[in-house]
Amino acid sequence: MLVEYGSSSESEDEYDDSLSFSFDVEDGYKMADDTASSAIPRSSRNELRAMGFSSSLIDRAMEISDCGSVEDLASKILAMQEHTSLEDIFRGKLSEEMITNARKECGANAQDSAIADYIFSQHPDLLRAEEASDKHLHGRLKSMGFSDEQIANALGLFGNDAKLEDVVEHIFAKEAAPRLEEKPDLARIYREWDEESRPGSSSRRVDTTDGKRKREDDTFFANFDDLEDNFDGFLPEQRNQGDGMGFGIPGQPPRSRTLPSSSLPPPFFYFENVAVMPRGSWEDSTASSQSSPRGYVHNLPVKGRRALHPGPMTIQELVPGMENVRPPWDKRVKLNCITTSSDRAARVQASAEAFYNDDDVDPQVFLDMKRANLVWRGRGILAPLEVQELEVVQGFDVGHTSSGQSPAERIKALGNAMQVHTVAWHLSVLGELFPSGIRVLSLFSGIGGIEVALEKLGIPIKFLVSVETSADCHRVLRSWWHRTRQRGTHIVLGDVTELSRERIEELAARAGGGFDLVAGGSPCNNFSGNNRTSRTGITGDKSRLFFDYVRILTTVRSIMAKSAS
DNA sequence: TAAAGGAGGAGGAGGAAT
DNA sequence: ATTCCTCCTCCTCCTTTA
Repeated sequence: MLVEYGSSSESEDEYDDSLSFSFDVEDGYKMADDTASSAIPRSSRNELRAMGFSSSLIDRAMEISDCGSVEDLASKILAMQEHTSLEDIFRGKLSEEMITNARKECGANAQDSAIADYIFSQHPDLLRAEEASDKHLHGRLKSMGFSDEQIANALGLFGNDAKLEDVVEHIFAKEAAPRLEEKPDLARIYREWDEESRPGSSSRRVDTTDGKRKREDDTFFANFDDLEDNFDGFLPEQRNQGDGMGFGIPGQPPRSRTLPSSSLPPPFFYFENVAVMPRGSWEDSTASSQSSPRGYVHNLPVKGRRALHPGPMTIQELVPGMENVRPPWDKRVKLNCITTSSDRAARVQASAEAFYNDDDVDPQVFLDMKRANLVWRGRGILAPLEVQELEVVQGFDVGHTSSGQSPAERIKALGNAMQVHTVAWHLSVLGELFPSGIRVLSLFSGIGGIEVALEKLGIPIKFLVSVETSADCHRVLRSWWHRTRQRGTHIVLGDVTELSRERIEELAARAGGGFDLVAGGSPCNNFSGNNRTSRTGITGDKSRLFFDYVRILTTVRSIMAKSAS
């Protein structure tokens, strides 16, 4: 069952705090096991799961209420969710009554984060108490015989208001774990990377399913020094015909893919934008049911990658019921690219439905139908994808964007988002390098593809700056931060153009001298083939923000180089 | 006032043929 | 190296509706 998003606004918050991932040391985050203890009928359970509730929540709801209807259980879970996150945040610091009052003051539909802000504004003493508890905690740990370094690491990860048991458990677990490098040997990483990445080196080729060896196409190289002046440094590969592709500029010679040594020093960077990859590379390197051309430029190691528990890889897996009702002429396996709005081709819905009982379909109608990603909901019934399905396709939890303003806004944000499994595949190498937590500068964050990928990989986020202009996305990011019980520091800023050198220096200092990863994808508006009115390229009013990405990355690098010498 | 609806192709990528 | 051919695009803006 899929919950419909009509004009009713009450349903907007339903999915907010549904955690459907559990932590697993070996595999990172993976879907909670559906088959565990199920006292309610499987159909009801599936219905609740489809509404975005996690198995653990369903189990807990079952424990406190006897086998009721699905509606009863859903309202029970919603009531439980209302109380979990705020209670956790203010655990032991405020009475339940005070939290209830704050909730009343903010109105029935207020987000938890808004209520939390309200509480902090009403109780400035809570912040002072946090500092006191920090000192208190530090003292107690010290008296237990832990070293300053151990305590600092643990508190940096868990935050100042952590429970003593959690911190102690963490320190012991760390001692028991195999010895990992506390500080990554970046010099070695970069040296190896340099050796591996020389043009023509066989180590940069990957095996494909057809047994041939070919270039590893999901790693594009760029000369960032040149890019500050010439965008055509982005040319990812020379085609047979001599044309550029992806970021190529027709009529201009292709540029080298080799990353110069000047791009190797810290921090790691990760850049994403639209580009067309060679046939087959998408299927080889990503885990998604959509087919979407994207290019990635980065200086990350490529050895030792691991994949997240994959989401749906095909339309059939995403919309299981469709297989039984689709007409024989619709043989789609992958969705088309997820775009930012309901497409004009959605208007071909009726035309396409008219072909349902025919042996064949008008190619143009089918093309528009594919473009709109219409799926069969019943015999002869077509419909666009639900918001929740788009969230799943992009690799987010169901309900991830539920704090967005409206369904249309959520669709737009999801269309702009990175595909989480793909990003996670690239970023997975960071887990081993930063076991005690990573410091991330996320530019053009949107709904947090980078952030969510790191979280799902189980990489602790020590210090995170998300830069994003949309207030809607701010709410989504903050909701995610609270929902996933993050312990690090999260700073949300508004505009990359206002991120001055002074501000970056200040943030880097707060992060402890710099960032480990600078990541993001600058706007594609002026590149997109869908844009008919302002497809003006790198100098366009939106896409020119790419230069701010380069500026900020260069600034972070110079700050870190200075502090290293 | 905010959200939804609706109208609007050029042009690049990438085959495959000569 | 050139030409032909097929496929498909992280979209913008104006109007209508609630």
